[in-house]
Amino acid sequence: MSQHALLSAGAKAWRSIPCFRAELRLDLTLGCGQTFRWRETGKDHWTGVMGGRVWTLTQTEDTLWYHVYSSQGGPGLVNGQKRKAGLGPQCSGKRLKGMKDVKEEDDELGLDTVSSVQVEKEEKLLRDYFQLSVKLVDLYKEWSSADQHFNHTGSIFTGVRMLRQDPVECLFSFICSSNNHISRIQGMVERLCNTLGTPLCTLDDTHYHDFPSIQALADSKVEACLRDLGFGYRARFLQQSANLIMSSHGPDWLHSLRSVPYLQAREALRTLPGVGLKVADCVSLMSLEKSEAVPVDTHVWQIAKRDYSCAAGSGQKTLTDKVYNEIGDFFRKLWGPYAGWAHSVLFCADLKKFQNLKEVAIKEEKIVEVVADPEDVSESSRCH
DNA sequence: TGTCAACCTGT
DNA sequence: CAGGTTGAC
Repeated sequence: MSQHALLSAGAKAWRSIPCFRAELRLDLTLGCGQTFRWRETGKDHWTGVMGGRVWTLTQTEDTLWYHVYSSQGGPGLVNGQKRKAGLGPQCSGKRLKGMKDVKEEDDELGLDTVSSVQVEKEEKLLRDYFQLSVKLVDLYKEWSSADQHFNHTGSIFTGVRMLRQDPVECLFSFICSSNNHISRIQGMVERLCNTLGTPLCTLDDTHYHDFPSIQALADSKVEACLRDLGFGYRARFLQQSANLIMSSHGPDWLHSLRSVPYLQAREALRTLPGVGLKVADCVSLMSLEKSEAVPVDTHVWQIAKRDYSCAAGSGQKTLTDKVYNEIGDFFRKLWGPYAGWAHSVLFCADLKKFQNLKEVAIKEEKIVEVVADPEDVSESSRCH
């Protein structure tokens, strides 16, 4: 039985990319709700599916480490000639069977020889996924000089960067997000992949599958199938959106929206059932390279009012399209063309699961307070 | 334009 | 109620 890779164990082949922690924090970036596919499989080790492969990632102060698992079909069987995931019996909510012919990997001792072109391909895949060419530290500096509140929060929540995700995975994951919370979305996306996605490999009894194709999602049986899996009313949105894309645009349509201006792409997405402004902005920002897109949910609305005294819609009960756009414009004016990136830092900082980071920061501040001049506290906490 | 209920399911 | 969307006043 193959196991999840651990850097300290040294049993598997690891490769690395120079990358400072300030440029990328895996725990925050993979756990802030922009992707639902990564799990912590060891201390600070994250395993997930990306680019049709299964990866485990971890990091040290100045290095990003990664291990890519060989899939059953070998590296040749990525995008394109995937096995069709059946819609048949396994759609009744039961565990996908037929996994017993899974071949054991034999890369335990690094026996798998990987060509240098393959290595370069995988490294490029990872660099593109994390958009490492975008200098996050420089962006933090710009946002901090324009915004005092960001200066404070950003000094604690460093390394939160936008992923460049696959548009298909991003769209259908966020259609699931409506009226829902992160942990349940994670479970739903996992069931979606296990049921309709191509199997990739098995690690410690966990089956990893690729995200389903639009074709698979467009099948008319999918709605009933997903309702059985607990998707509720979102089941119909998923199938209908997939069907609409296939019947009136084609499988490459989503991807093609990368070369279209932000607002145009957002409007195109909004024609899909289950896709409103918020979901369209998530997909635009997280998979279509629209760094200025600012997804406004009830949470971000609170942040705008509470931390920025943003007047937009302050006297209203519901988040109308008008107010939605005003809040987005407010943040774009404040933060500039990468406003969506900045927004995710504050969003991350507001998540319940990361509140402990603030407590640590407060304790460290108090230590500074005792050591340094007690009268100069307010300044010392700001200039960091 | 703005407001409201309904939509599924789990905590 | 939960990181929303839709359809109807």
